[in-house]
Parts: sequence; structure tokens; C-alpha cells
Amino acid sequence: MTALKPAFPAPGHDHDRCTAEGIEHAERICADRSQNLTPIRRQVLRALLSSHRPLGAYEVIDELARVMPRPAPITVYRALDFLMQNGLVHRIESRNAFLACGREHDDASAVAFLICECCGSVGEIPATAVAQSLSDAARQTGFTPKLSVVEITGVCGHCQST
Amino acid sequence: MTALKPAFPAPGHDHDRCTAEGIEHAERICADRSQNLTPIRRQVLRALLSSHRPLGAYEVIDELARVMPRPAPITVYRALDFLMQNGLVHRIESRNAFLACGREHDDASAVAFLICECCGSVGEIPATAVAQSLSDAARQTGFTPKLSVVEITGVCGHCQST
DNA sequence: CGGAATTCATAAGCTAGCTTACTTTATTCC
DNA sequence: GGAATAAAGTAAGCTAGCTTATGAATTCCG
Ligand SMILES: [Zn+2]
Ligand SMILES: [Zn+2]
Ligand SMILES: [Zn+2]
Ligand SMILES: [Zn+2]
Repeated sequence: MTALKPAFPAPGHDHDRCTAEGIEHAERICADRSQNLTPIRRQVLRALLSSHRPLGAYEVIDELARVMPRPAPITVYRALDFLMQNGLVHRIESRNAFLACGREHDDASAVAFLICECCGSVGEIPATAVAQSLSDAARQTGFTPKLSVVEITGVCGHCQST
Repeated sequence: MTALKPAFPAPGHDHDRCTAEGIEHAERICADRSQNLTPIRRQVLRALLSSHRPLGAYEVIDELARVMPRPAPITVYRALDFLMQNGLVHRIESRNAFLACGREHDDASAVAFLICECCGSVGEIPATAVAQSLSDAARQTGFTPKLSVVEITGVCGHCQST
């Protein structure tokens, strides 16, 4: 995991920078892996980066439609698959939606998503401790956890002070 | 939380009993709250109790169709709402599916769902410790957790030994 | 040059989840 | 009996998520 970015960026933050960093990050990752960050893939990522909210596939399409001829679903699904495979996008199961991820996690590391039901933002926190106590609890039943979907709804700090 | 039922019932267990107990339980709860467990609501519950797998709404419909004229979606959604309001059914967010719950939780208590990717069964465990470490982690970001969706994919004990 | 692999376009379709709007049928209670 | 509530039936429809199938365009490489 890289630097400790705040899980929930403040309302007035410089979001253009978020976006720029996100793209840069993706470019670096893809270069490292000699993967091809094509224009469409970049656009899809940009769409996801346009907010800190997870977007449904059709929202992505709507977003893209603003700057190019409306793409077919298959097009964005392909791009999303690519981005997920390269750890640049997470899927938020409980929403059937996708979220850009500007961090690097090693494959094994567990994360938890904090979903603000007020502003819709999603923060991402390392969930090592959580995963641990989860494993403990689960293992008592003979269960071997694999992929964890830890998605917590609540209210983020910024929305709270409103 | 009532007795400590095993999170994952063994393959060869007496499932008729699970079902019977589930219905009984529901009857008790509804009586206590003077809620009306109508035939349809009971049938929907029975459908969900027919396995330890969560069922999608349309699977419920299919299930009901075997013993009555195929109900319209709205019908089962209404019943599901009722059952959820009375804590008899959980919604598994990551699957858009519903699971019968034979336990009693106080409203505040957190649970985690263990989803076996092999047999599809879902076990339910109290997640107090998990919730605690989760709260701790989350609160550092100013986030106040409310409703937790903790759904973990993995392999259950029974499937493991296969 | 010619074949293989990648990527994307085009077109169409399916399903599941869920809703809106109205009517009908009990049940209850005065 | 008659109004009021609760539960179901009926009919129709919308959307979002996701897929299949096929063909064109590029690029890579020997
Ligand atoms: Zn930002
Ligand atoms: Zn918020
Ligand atoms: Zn059983
Ligand atoms: Zn299993």
C-alpha cells in the first residue's frame, strides 16, 4: 500500500489532481506490466476518477457519451475487465458498481470499503486487523475465507459535520 | 442471538427439521409482534428455507410456482419486505439474494455472512469482534459505520474435505 | 508478405431485479 | 350494514447488468 491518502477527500479538495494522479498511476502500472492502456481504457478510468463515487456500468457509458459517441455496453465492460485485472478498479459488490483505485495493494492484502450513504463517496482502508479477526471467527466454523467483501455503509466525516 | 447452531449444516443433516424450526420460529416471532404470517409469506419463507443458499427473487418465484400458480414478482417482493422487516430474512447484498434466518439478533448486533463458493451455502456468524476492529479502523478516518455488509467468500468446512 | 494476436465496433438479445398503478378480496370494528 | 385497513391479484413496464456473435482494423513478428 502506498502513501496514506485520506480515505475521504475533503469536499473542496483539488480533484483535478486526484484525476491526474490516477491516470499517472495507471500509466505507470501498465508500463511496468507492459499492458496497453488504450484510449478507451483510459477514458473509462477517467470516468471513474471523475468522482469518488462508484459508478455503475451504465453510468460510465453516460459519462463517456459526453465526450465521444456513446459506447456500447460491451465496450466498457471490456475496459472494466482490463482495469480490474490490473488492480486499477475495484468492483463494489453491494452496488454492482465500479470504483477507481489509486493505490497499490499486494494481491493478498484485504481492504474494506466505507460507503457514505450521504454523499456516496467510498473510502478504502486497509483491513488487515479486520481480516484477521474475521478469519479467526470464520475458521472456528471450518470456513476458509478467500476473497472478502467488506463493504460498510455509514456516514463519512465530512457529511457528519454538516 | 440464540443457541449456537453450526454455521454450516452438514451435507447429510436432517433438513426437514431445519425447515420446520424455521417456520416455527417465524410463527413465534410474528405472534409476539402480532404480525400476520399469511400463507404467501409463509410459502416464501418456506422457499428460502428449502436450502441454505440465498435465493434471488426470481428463484423464489420459480420455487413457489411448483406448488401454486406462478406468483407475480410484486407478490414475492411484498412478502420479502415483510419477512425482512421482521428479521426473518436477510438480504445478501453481494448477490442480490435473500436468505432465511432462523436466529434472533438484537437490531444492533453485527453479523457476517460466510458464502461458500463451492456449495453456495451461506453461514451466519456473530461479528462482534469484527465489527469492533472495523469500527476502530473506520473511525480513524472519521467514518461512522452504520449498517455493515460483511460478506466473505470462501470454502466451507464440508466442501473442503471433499 | 502473410498469419496471429489484440483491440474495438456493431448489432442484438437476455435476464433479473424491481416498480407503478389499479382492482379485488378479506377482516375488523364501529 | 358500512367505512376503513390490510393483504393480494392483475397487468404492464422499465432499467441495468451483462452476454453472444461476428467482423473490421491494427499491430506484431517471422
Ligand atoms: Zn478527488
Ligand atoms: Zn459523505
Ligand atoms: Zn438444513
Ligand atoms: Zn460448501
